[in-house]
Amino acid sequence: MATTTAAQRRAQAKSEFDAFLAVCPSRQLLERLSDKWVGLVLCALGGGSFPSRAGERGESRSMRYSELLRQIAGVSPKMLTQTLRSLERDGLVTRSVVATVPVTVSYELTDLGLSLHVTMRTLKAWAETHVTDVLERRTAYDEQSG
Amino acid sequence: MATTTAAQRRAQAKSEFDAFLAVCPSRQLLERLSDKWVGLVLCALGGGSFPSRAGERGESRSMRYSELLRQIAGVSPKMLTQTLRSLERDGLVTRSVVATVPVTVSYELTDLGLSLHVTMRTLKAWAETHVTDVLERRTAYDEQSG
DNA sequence: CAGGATCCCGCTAGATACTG
DNA sequence: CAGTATCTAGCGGGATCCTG
Repeated sequence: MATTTAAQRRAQAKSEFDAFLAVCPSRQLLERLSDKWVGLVLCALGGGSFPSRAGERGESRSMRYSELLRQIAGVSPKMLTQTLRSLERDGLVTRSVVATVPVTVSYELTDLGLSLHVTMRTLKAWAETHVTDVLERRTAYDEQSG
Repeated sequence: MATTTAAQRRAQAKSEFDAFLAVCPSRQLLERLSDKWVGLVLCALGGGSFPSRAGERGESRSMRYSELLRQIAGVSPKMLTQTLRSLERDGLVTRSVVATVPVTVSYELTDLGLSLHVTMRTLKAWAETHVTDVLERRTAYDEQSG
């Protein structure tokens, strides 16, 4: 074990993973993060639709399944479950079941998920802030070449 | 021009768009940004595979089509063209044609694209940095419930 | 060199119905 | 409430061939 530690440390520091390479695991991870619903789920669990104190303090929010289903408009139960499962598998969210009647299931970001949440929130905010610019550019482009 | 400036400023500041709503244009934009290739193209045009001086200084890099095709391993000509066209249409990149023989085409980030590039680079870096953690969590999850 | 056009397969993701 | 199961249409995206 000690034989690989030094090499691994260096690897971490240098980050020898490169998402530009098709075979690199980080490429696959980036593709998973570039999912239709992943970003929205992470943003929801991070605390509301616009910057909340919780999100900025680096806290997560515990949300019920049905709560997520409501907040993320348009997502089907199937896709929400599928997305949550993959995020749980990757260690980004935790799933807690409380045996009430009927059963209560809640989800929360892990520390790892929280570290990604910041970026996802920024991405969502970028879209909301610059959508007007983009739509303008789009119509200009279409008029000119269409 | 001056007539809409004030209103636009307020809209910008309040950001009345919400990507959690299925009908909101920002939702569609976020979905477009959550594309398999968009992030990588933006990162490539931002300047190299790991943090370069250019990227941090907020500069863009002019790249040829074939250059992009090489750097973003695994992308097909079709998808690269399709991605670049959509980014050009949305005002995130510019396309310049120089009439050499054979023709030379280069792409570059606009200011708008540059502002998004920062976040995309962060996302890519996150994947490269935390991929080991994720893979560990993944095998742990599979062993436990497989 | 930088694509455009076309074919076609596979998987995604929505709709619907059912359950512990 | 919190999912699961099944079916299917649609389209994303790769392969291949062609061009200014």
